[in-house]
Amino acid sequence: MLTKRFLQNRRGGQLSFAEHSRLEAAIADINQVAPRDVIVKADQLLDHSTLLLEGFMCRYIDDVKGLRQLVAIHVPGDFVDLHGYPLKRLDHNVASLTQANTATIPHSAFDEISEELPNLSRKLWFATLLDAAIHRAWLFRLGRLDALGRVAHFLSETNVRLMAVDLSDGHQYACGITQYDLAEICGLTSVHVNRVMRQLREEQLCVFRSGVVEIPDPQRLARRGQFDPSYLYMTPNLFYA
Amino acid sequence: MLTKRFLQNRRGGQLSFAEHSRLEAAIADINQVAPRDVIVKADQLLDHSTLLLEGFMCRYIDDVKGLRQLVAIHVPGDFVDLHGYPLKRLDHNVASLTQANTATIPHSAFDEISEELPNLSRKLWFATLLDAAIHRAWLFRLGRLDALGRVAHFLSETNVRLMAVDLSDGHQYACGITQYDLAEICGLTSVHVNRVMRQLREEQLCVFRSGVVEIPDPQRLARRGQFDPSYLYMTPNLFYA
DNA sequence: CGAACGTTTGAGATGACTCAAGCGTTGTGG
DNA sequence: CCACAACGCTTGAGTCATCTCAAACGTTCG
Repeated sequence: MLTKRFLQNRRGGQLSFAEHSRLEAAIADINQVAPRDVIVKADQLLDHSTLLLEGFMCRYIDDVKGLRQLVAIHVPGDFVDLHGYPLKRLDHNVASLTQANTATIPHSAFDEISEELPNLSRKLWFATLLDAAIHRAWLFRLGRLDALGRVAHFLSETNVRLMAVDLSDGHQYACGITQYDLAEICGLTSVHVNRVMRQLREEQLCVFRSGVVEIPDPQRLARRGQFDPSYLYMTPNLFYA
Repeated sequence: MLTKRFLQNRRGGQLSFAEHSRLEAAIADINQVAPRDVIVKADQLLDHSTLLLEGFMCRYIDDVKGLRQLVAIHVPGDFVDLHGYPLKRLDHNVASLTQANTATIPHSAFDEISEELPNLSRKLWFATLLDAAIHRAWLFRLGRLDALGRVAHFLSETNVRLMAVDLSDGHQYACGITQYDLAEICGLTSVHVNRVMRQLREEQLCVFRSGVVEIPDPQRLARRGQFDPSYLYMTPNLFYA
């Protein structure tokens, strides 16, 4: 089932069988995306949204010099550009990090859903607000944490998000991102991220090698990054404390 | 009309007369809020949302030491906790910055609206996504700009948001926030914000005095903060370039 | 008049950046 | 099958932006 991971293990968001079916039926297209490919540009008019099935994507904003600030990363089960449905055009770009598979759903299907299944409609709204909650956690990370804390917070968040969709066992996951990506996420230089990764390794908080993250003691890493997963609205008692 | 400023001058969001009336009718209560008062706590179960009529409010996340990171500020016409409708509880706190007037709308009214006026429902969704777009701009600000750029970006953003609701003439506005607030918004210390404000003054980019912001040349300030208002989804040709 | 609050300034410490170079791995074309 | 380019990772040395700590000033309000 292609939509299986959408809102999987999210409190107040999980889809009924009928809702899953309706969403599946709305899929117009399945696509493969190459790594580092831009799939939506800012300001572009949109008539469909994209559900990420496999792989990792990101959203980013360019500065004057062409440097990127990542404002979100997306894991399988996420809609990467659902905001484009009410907004009609996005304020940022969407690109793949790794190779990815996506499902395309036309906005007209969402119009129909809002008439037929208002509860599903509300869950789509919920999904976009989950993104907003993650944005806020990222603001906290950038505004209040030092370099090591930022990386620890991000790696903890990603661990929990991947646990929710069965792509992390809680201690290890593969996300195929580079130290350069981490820098663009955490508002640091890649040189400094590298030094931070060494320190995380030395303190046995986390080992990062060719896109694979190993976390011996997730609670300890979370503490170092002041990470509290409640903003992810996971089903109760599943993750962490 | 109490809801006049809600989505005023927003592209794709402006309310019809009928929609304004329906929203007015949904108002259950009008309240006055003292300055620096916390009106919603994180995790608290919510059964209503709050429309800001007058004054300024903020949303913030506490760190372990009790220091705050502001993740949003709100101006008249904003719903300060509409995210709480689909989410049921918030991941952050909501507080007033200045004295404020608010209107309370029970969530049950939104349920009814989603049946009766699906278009208004979509505009409420739109409003929350506007918040998300602002979150992303704040991420860009914290991740990519230096101290002076961050303050310039924030003051430019606030200028445009207040222009949209007729509370700025484009060169001057009153928002009653302190340098300490600015520090919590921009991820800086208040000491450094003070030095930045002096530099902005010396470079004639901006004068900030007892909560009043004066901007002699808004375009120049915007350039310094890499501020591009397109993420605010204003009606065309109204503001800036 | 004193307390509280916001602003201002100085001096010294430090976390992160810049610039620069080198290393290891992977993939590709001759 | 080797050579080389591309990419990501690693490390060092010096610089700079911002922070910390500390003190003082102005205004408002009770």
